[in-house]
Parts: sequence; structure tokens; C-alpha cells
Amino acid sequence: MHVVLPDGKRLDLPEGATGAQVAQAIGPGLARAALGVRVDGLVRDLLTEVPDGATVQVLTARDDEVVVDLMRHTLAHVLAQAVKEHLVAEGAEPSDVRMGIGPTIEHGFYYDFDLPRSLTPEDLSAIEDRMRAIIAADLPLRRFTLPRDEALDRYREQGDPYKTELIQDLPEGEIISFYQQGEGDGERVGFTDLCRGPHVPRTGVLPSHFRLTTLAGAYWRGDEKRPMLQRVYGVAFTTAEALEEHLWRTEEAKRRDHRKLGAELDIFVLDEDIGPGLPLWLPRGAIIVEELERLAKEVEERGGYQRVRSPHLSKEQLFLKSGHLPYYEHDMFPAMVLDDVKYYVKPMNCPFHHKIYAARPRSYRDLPLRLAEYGTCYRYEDHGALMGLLRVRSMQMNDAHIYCTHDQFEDEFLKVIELYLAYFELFGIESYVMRFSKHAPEGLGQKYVDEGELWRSTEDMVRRALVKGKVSFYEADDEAAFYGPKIDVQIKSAIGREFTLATNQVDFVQPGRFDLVYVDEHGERQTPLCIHRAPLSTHERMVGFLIEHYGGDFPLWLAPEQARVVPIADRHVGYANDVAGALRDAGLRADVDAGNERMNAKVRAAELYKVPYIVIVGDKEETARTVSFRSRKEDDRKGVDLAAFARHLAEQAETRAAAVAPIA
RNA sequence: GCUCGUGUAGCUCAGUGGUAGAGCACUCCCUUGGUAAGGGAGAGGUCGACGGUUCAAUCCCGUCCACGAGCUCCA
Repeated sequence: MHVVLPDGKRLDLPEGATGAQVAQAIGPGLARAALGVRVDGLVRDLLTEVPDGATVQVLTARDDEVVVDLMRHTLAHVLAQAVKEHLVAEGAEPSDVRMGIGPTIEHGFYYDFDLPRSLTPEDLSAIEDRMRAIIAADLPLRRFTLPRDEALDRYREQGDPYKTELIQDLPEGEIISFYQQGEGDGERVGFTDLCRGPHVPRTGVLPSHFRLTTLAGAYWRGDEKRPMLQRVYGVAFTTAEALEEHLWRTEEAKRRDHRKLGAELDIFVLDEDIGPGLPLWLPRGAIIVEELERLAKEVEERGGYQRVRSPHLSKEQLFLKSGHLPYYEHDMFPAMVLDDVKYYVKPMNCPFHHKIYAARPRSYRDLPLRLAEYGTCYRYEDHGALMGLLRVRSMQMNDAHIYCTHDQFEDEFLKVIELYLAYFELFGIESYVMRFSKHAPEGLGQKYVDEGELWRSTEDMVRRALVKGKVSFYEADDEAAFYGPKIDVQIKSAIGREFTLATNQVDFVQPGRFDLVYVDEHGERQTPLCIHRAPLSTHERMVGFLIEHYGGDFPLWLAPEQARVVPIADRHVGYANDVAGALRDAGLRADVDAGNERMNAKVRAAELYKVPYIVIVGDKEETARTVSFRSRKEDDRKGVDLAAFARHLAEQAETRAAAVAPIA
């Protein structure tokens, strides 16, 4: 057999040659440095046979970004071996230490275990020490294969339900590969794992720049009905600098965490007496929410939306009609019973808007009808899912429902997408992913209304609209709403957790259930389509996200306190009040710090509060009717005309400017 | 909801089987200072809640609640 090298040279090899033999044939130096191979573009390890005629490139430590994944994968096995050693050393039976899966993830790896006892954070450092010892021992990895039946017997004999199940899910006749590192030798246990690979050739090449980070529970195969395993997470890098940088970034992210900044900047609080997931907006937070609403109202007014208002409660029958009961009941607060009638707090505004649509006959001339309301909804989210403002139980939706004909759908749907893209541009949101969330046929009648044909045709319609609008997106099965497919905009929080921000959903179900109709140009009664949209998400989640996005350093229009005037001495308080008054007259939020403190302390306090403009006034300013300021937005200035300064800030705020031009 | 962890003053955190401390913040007094902490005094806590063990519990045990990490779920 032969392989082709990247430079086009042909290399003849004995039958069944592995990646290691390719490296050896090229040269002994390369053989020592080799960590893996790239076979026809795919990363493989040195232990696996290469196919005849393949193009093979030998990978070394220089191929950092590729081999780091091989290393992480092998580190997961080393972790598993270390955990096994750790527990066997304290007397556990080796067969009681069961392994789930141990894949590579972004920045590192994890491994899931079913163990005779719970691991504690103290165990982690002991396990880490054992991992380092395994690396120091430079154990060679050995790859071998077994036919599916033999592999199955092997794990059945060991009474291992997890690996048995994994193999059972592989197709009949499949050859199963295993990786083994080390032989049984005193306290060192040999470790063999069912694994597809690829791995580095020996543990000695693994970097010491790794750290076990967290201990957590994880359901076997991600299924909440199945046993919960113990998951150990680790991060690993090829250099100490990369590890340090990662740990530093993690710390930095914590400083941006909206829960921390939200408390420091007095934006919101959560109170035990009120309940989990029910945030209180402090005055400063309320300002941010109201600025967002002001923006949305302006934009929607231009977009032909009409504002409506609806109650927080309704009788059961409304939600039976809408289909929220039973499809959505799990997420609703339980009913309250009054005079033998059940009332529910609303989890969504749509049924109310449908009733507003139905409040009078509609003609095709009324469509598209766009009804907007930032209604407060309540959803009974799982305790464990709650997170600051990003996942709450009381939320104000940036909601609207667009009723339109099938012909109008594409246009309206794309207009909504354009709307939230315009918002993202305003906020400077660049890293997001559009997810086209579709149903899963097996969920029909359970998670999704049982209308298979309608689901398919609606999804096709959405896909056509997206393609026509040249929007880049990916498709995700089993992520739709119960009433139809949707577009979700996925973003990441400061600490890296992914969640949905904006959403745009199609509803082909509820208009029919509510007998919503319009009379078309032929006098026929037709059922409209409904688009649910929340381009600013919920105001809770949006503010939570924006706090992190800006690191608390809001653009002027969103800043709760836009300017703080600091008088240098008590005799300047009068003029400081004049300055604040002039700014307020210009429509700005400005305060005077008249407290009994030195100016330095006041400047510091304002800086910590991230006030965009700190205005300093003393004798010079008072005499000349000017201000001096330091700003988070532009260069510091002294002796600026007060009226010009007020105009400068007012213009920034009115235009919702991100960048600031200097004062003319 | 599940697994693990945490819970002491408004915040950040010490601490002990004999009912508690620091720094910052807060209040008052002195200081009137030109761009990130001037000085002093004072006030502030049922040590998350409820049970149990004990002569005695903030500390040990149990249950619950809240929060955190992750899983599941989701705007």
C-alpha cells in the first residue's frame, strides 16, 4: 500500500500501516514528535491504520489548534483513570466505578461517572494529582478492536449498563474500537475505554496546563428520566499562557455578570419574600426598561403597529381554546379557583390579542393587523433554571402579534427580522446565531399540535422567507413552539451560557382555534396567519443581556444617571444646581452630589457607578458659566460653555448615539 | 425538577459548642478640598427558617427555603 504526503510525494508502506508507521517511514525525528495525523483532511491518531492511497499529513505540537483536541480527549481518559484509581485506593470495587462518556468540549473536556459515592471539591485536587502522575508515567496508549458481539459480551460480563447501551446503539456488524492505557500494576489500574478516538500516542505528551474546574450532575444521555451521573469538567491548553489567559477571561466574565453589576449599579434586586425569579426593578433599572420601551414604541409606531392592553388573568377556557392547556401547562402557574371557576395568570399575551382581533369583523383591508403590548407574563420555570434577569418567572414581553394573509406572510416575517437586526445594530450586537426551530414529528400531539402537514408546509414557508431575505441561519429540530416553527436568535451571556434573545414565531394553529377570520376581496371568509414576535426579547432578559454586553457602561441614552455634577466646595453647590437644572431642562437625567465629602471621593464614587459624565464645577466654571467634565465616552474637557454642553449631551441621548463626536 | 455546593451587618468576608467581628457603605461632627478613598464618633446582625442532639447551638444532625455551578427545560 502507499500514502500520499502533503507535498505530493508517494510513500510505500507495508499493508495495514498506522499513522505512527507513516511518521516512522518519513523519519525518526518526526516519529518522536508526531502526535496525530490528518488523513484526507480528517484528524486521526497514530494508532489507527491509514487507508491505502490516502493523503496523510503528520501532526506535531506545531499543529496546536488541532492536536489540542486530541490532548483534551486523552485527558478525559486520564481523568477517568485517575477517578478510578482514587476510589479503588480507598477501597471501592473497580466494577462499582462506572464510566459514562468523556468527550472533548470547547476549552477542555469532561467525563461522566456513576460512582459508589459523591465526589467533593476536595476530591478534585487529589484526582488532579493522580492525573499528573499518570502523565508523568508516560503510559503508552494501545488501540484494539472487537466485533460488536464480543464488545457487548465484554461489558455485559462487567455488568456495565452504560457502555452496553452505547454499543447496542451502534449498527450490527460494526467493528468497535477500544483504547487502553497502562497495565494493572500495583496501585496503578490499567484503563480501557470504549472509544472512537482519536487520541495522542502516550500520556507523556499531554500538557500539564489543565485544571479540573467543576463538579456537576448530568443526566445519562441528557435524558431527565434517566439516572443522574457525576460529571467532572476540566479545561486544558497546550501552553501555560493559554491556560492563564482562559482563567483570566473567566474571571473577567464574572466581573461583567449582570447579577453582580445589577447589584453594584442598583438596577434590580431579588428578594426572598417575593419569590424566586420575580425581580424588583430599582429606580435605575426602571429607567433602562422604560428607555427600551420608548425605543420600541417609536419603532413600532413607524412600522404600523397599534398598541393594546390586556389583563394579567383569564378564565381557564381562554387557555383551553388557545391550546396553552395542556401543551404549556407545565410552564404555567397553577390555577386559582374563584366561584368554582379556574383562573390562570397569563404565560403569554397571544390569546388576549386574538380576542382583540375577534372583537369586530375584519376585512382583508385591515390586514396586516399588528397589535403590540409589553404585557407582563408569568411562567413557572423550574427552580434550577432561574438565573438573575436572564431566566425569570415574571417577565414583560416585547410582544406583538401580526395577523396577515398567506400572501403577506413572507413580507411581514422578513420585516420582523429586519426590525431586530436594526435593534442589534443599534446595540452593537455582533455575535449571535439565528436558529430556525422546527418541530419533531415524534412530538406531534404531545409537545406540538397534531397537524403534521401544516407543520411541514409552514416550515417550508419560513425557510423560503429566510432564503429570500438572504438571512444566514441553521435549522434545529424539536425546538419549535407548540403552535408553530420559529426563528430564535441565540446569544451568549458573559459567563458563556447560551440563550435565546429575540424570537419570531409563526402560528398556524391559534387563529383557527379562535375562529379568527377576515373577509377577502371575493367576500370569502379566510383564516389569517399569526406571527408572534419579541425582537427585544423580554425586558428582563434584554436588560440583563445589555448590562453584560456593555459591562455596565451604558450608552448615554440608556444610562440611568447621565451626568453627575460635583461641586468643588460648598459655595459651588448653588451653581452645581444651576448646571444640573440646565441639563434636566435639556431632557437629561442629572444629579448634584452635594454630600459632605471631598471632591476626590465624589469623583471616585461617580466613576464606580459608571456615570457617563462627571461634571466638575468650581470658581472658574461658576464665574464663566462653564463646566469641566470627565467622561467615559470622550476626552475630558475644561471650560466648556454650559449651554453647548447641554446640547451636546441632549443630542447624543436623542439620537441614541453609540459613538460621540466632540463638542463643536 | 435533578446532582453537588453555599447561606454571618446594605456589600465583601473573618470567626467560635458558652448568644459575634473587620473593611467599605450609612448617620452625625470636624474638614471647604481642582479630577478614583481627608479625619473622628455612632448606629446597624432572631449568624437563611424550622425542628433535633446538648446544661448550653451561629457552629453538630435533619427538614425546608434561597442562591450558585451543571443537567433538563426555555424569552
